[in-house]
Amino acid sequence: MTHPSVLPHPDADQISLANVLGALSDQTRLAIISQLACNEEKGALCGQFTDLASKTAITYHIAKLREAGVVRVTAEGTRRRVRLRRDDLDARFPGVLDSIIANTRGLELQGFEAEE
Amino acid sequence: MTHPSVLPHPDADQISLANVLGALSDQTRLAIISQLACNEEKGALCGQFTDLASKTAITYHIAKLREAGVVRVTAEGTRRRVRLRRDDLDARFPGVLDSIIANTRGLELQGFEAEE
DNA sequence: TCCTTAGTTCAATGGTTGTTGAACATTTGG
DNA sequence: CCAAATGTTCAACAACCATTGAACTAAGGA
Repeated sequence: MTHPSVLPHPDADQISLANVLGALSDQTRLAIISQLACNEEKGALCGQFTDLASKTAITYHIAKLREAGVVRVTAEGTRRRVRLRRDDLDARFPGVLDSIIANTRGLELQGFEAEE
Repeated sequence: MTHPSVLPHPDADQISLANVLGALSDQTRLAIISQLACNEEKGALCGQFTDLASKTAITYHIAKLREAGVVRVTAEGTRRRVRLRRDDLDARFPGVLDSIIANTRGLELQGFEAEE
């Protein structure tokens, strides 16, 4: 990774609905989770979001999503893999993630090609 | 009413998901819509929310919900009736309101008695 | 080893939030 | 008509947002 090897994530049981909705109350972050939903197992690398905002802004938005418990971020060499916390979110707030993702179809922004 | 006889509401087609989620990203406003969901036809009066926050704060929160297109507010004498914009929200973002409301059960805060 | 890639950190900035209290406006009941 | 009830407006405030650019760090490849 680029600095802190493992980033802080909230436990599943301390994820709050208000925080999740706050994390998703932004076009850029909605576009991010919409892309993450395209391939939930694989997730995505931060670099795949640079068409949405500047590098610094992406770091900021991913951190927001992570702190709210919406995504999990793992180190992978000099990169970071981002994945939806689907299981935790479904367990805690059933239906919420699905209905929101279903309504962001079309936000994914063109080319979302494979990495590596 | 207390001042402006009719308040501005966004048209259904200009309600944005990010704004709706932003309007719902607050404990007080989640509690408000949770109570509104208890009786969607009748709605509620602002005075019924005073256990959640100060009078001024309630005015502010209801305005946020109204401007985001989540509720419709109508004049009723010196009072204001607040109702969920269920039809508009369902048409625009199917499933979103339902899943969120389902996950706020328990936020209604005790006594939610009849008005008048 | 040096350079490139990938992402972070920091400080700054302007805008928005949520809350308060004091003053105000309107309707309605006595 | 007066007073109470219901809610609004306004200014102030501290806190947080989203974005920027410059400097940085760490891992990998040539």
